[in-house]
Amino acid sequence: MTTEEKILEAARDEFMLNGYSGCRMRSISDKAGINKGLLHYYFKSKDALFLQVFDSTFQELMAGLRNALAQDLHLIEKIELIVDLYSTHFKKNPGLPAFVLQEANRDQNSEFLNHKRKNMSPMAGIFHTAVEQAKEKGEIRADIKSEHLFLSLLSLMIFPVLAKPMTCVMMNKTEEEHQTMMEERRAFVKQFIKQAIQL
Amino acid sequence: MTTEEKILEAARDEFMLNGYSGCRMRSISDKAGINKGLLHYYFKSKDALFLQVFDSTFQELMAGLRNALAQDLHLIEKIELIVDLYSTHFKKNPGLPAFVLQEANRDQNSEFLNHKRKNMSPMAGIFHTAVEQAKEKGEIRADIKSEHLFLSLLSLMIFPVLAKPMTCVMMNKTEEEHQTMMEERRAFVKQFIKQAIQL
DNA sequence: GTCTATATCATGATAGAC
DNA sequence: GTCTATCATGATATAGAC
Repeated sequence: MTTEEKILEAARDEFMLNGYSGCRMRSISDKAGINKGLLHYYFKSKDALFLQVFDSTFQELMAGLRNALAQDLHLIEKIELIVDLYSTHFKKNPGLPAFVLQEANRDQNSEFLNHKRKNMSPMAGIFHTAVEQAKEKGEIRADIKSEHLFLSLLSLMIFPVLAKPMTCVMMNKTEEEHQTMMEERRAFVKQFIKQAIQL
Repeated sequence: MTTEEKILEAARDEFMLNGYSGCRMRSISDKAGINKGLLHYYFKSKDALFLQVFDSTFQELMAGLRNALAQDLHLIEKIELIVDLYSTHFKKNPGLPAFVLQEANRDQNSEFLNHKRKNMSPMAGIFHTAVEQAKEKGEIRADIKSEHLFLSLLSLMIFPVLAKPMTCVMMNKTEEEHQTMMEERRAFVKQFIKQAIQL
């Protein structure tokens, strides 16, 4: 494992845990087991390091979605694929969605996000096509708007991960109970959406 | 308007915009139109000021939910009430959910959240009772788990507000188009949930 | 209560020895 | 490439005049 990789891994951990402003270069170098000065040898500034971490994490979050949508499947199957995909992905990386959304809200990153428009905009279009096809085949109700369905799918899967601390408090759950609920949730969301869009 | 109120309002704005670590005492005093030193006269530290702001914002987010659940209404009506409530609330305060969730994820605030367990835990219970009653009356499907339904309701309403920047990029929307979508969403979510839980 | 001035400290970044 | 030492800055917090 090269030093650069060690830095990137440590930086990812720390940025995900504390966000850009809450993260210290010192804690990154400590976690990477190297000297603080070396960070600036590999990455000229905190900003540069952060941007690389954020970019790769963002891509990671989108890649799965992109891939699932590209499959030649029926709409319901695509949805189920996405549910399974994010379910397992977030189990491994619970802090990922909070990190991306939190930092996406930072003014400083809005330019970066706008730069990604060309990469991301096709996705909603692909999903829309799949929805329209399903409507024509009579698989789902005709009054379902694709953009709302798409957004709902993401909401149902991502929000509970995002809001884990609040959820635990509101529902009086321990860490383990929350994990059990998340396991169940996979089946629930599939059933919930199917029921909502079926004729 | 007293100085203390001016400080609290400015602090709320700045904390909501930049989070705890990203917010500077200087920017708070500037926005409040007072001297930096005065902040420490009214609130002994940044931490103390933040905690007060976070607490009131958290209460605000929960109060509506609490109130809606306490009404003597059918389950579907309660759900519609919550949808309308959050829809209008978030239109006025778009940064509110991101702020609360982001800061709820901070380690430092976990103790605070745990302290709120007694206040919050009844809510899920009240919702659960309403769900069970609706099942007995045959208003909804018997296999709907109340905790998942509750979490789904929150997800569908809160996530799109939370993820506005990402949503705009992914769906290639302008600020105005996003707002239009959010207006539509109120009706969509009501219909979506009703369809999902009905017999 | 409100301000100015300052203490104290932590951070990101750089210079330079090895 | 890696480290030590240090700078420059900006932050919270305090002391004290008015």
